[in-house]
Amino acid sequence: MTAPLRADALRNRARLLAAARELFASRGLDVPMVDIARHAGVSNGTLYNRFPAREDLIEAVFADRMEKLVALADRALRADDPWEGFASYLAGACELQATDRGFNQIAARGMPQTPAVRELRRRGLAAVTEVMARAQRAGSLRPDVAVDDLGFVIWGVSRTVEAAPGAWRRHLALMLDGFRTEGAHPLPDAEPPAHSA
Amino acid sequence: MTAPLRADALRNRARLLAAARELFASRGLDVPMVDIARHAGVSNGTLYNRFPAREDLIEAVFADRMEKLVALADRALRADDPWEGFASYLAGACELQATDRGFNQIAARGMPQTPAVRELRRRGLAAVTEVMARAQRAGSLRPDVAVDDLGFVIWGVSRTVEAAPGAWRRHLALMLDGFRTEGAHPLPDAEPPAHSA
DNA sequence: CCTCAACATGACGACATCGTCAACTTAGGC
DNA sequence: GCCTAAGTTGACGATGTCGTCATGTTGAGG
Repeated sequence: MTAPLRADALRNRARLLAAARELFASRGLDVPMVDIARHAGVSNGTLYNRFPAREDLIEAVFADRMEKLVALADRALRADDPWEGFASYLAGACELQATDRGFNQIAARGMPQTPAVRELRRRGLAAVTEVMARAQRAGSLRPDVAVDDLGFVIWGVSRTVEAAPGAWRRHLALMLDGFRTEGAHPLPDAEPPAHSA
Repeated sequence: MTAPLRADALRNRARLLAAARELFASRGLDVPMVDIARHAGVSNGTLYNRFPAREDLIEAVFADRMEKLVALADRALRADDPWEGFASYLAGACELQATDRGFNQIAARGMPQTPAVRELRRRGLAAVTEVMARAQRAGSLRPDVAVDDLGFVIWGVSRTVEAAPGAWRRHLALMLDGFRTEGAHPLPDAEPPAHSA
């Protein structure tokens, strides 16, 4: 269906992706489209040719970050200590947030919902679910939390990273202590929410 | 120095404040100035007469919310159980955030820095510091946290409230368990940040 | 080398918000 | 009631972003 791109078009596409990756990271997802185009050395028209909507750019740029997250979860699954695995996954995710302003916004707003993204998300969720189950079986992760509760870590750190970039490790450490079986107090029966990234 | 306002001007000022309070709460701090003016039944010019900058409006609207926070801290200080006092203060603060979108943004971005606000902040900080010290003396609040660490709760819940309005109580409960002495693990030596609201 | 479909360009109109200002209206002292 | 300073109005220019489109350029098959 989709005709293959011409050589120059392909080159420009790559340049645009690189530019977007850079600018999203440094200035956030709301950077003007024209700035991305100019940073890539092309006109805004070309940008709109390749990526009709901002969301298309976002998806293209951050798909590999999501892969990284899935990989992180897989690695966490194979960690010696189940709790260390769990903690290292979260630390890795937060590190990504702290490094890339755009990704941090994604963590808060969620990814654009395309089939490809949905599939990645499914895989990641499955892996993380198992990471948590393992830590729970080991008795270190409190039994009354689930994947959706990780949203609190992700969201929380997302804001912390904006307000005090250096402090997220401390924030995470405090939250992790809240996730431990040791010293856990019953949670309100309120619904944990579905989060999207 | 400042000449007293004329009767109609005073009336319009009140209307503007009421309108701003409403719209900030429902639509956030970035609601267009014109919308506030029209919601108050006056022209944008009048709005700019009374409040030359958006920050002036924000300060006027949210000063009493800060008073409420200080009062909350004072009450927490007199709670029977020190930990309950601490927890109820945070719950109250989060409740305010969950109720008022504008206030929630304030919690994230900080208040405009005027002398009056600074003084309120000083009083609130003093009270909360004592609330925490009391809970620490009682042995329920872990000794290696300080007022600045509350930023993590405020910031975190601020994001949660945006992403999943109903879930903040659970988020808070998890964080509170992280603040308990029971089951506390050493924190990274990283700096806790100065937060502003 | 020629041709044409694919591609790139950048000026443009649409839109939203801001803050200002000259012209008009009105409160309140006399 | 009159006068004037205080207050109000809303149209306006400035700014920033968006997405489009007529026009010009170029890659690549024949």
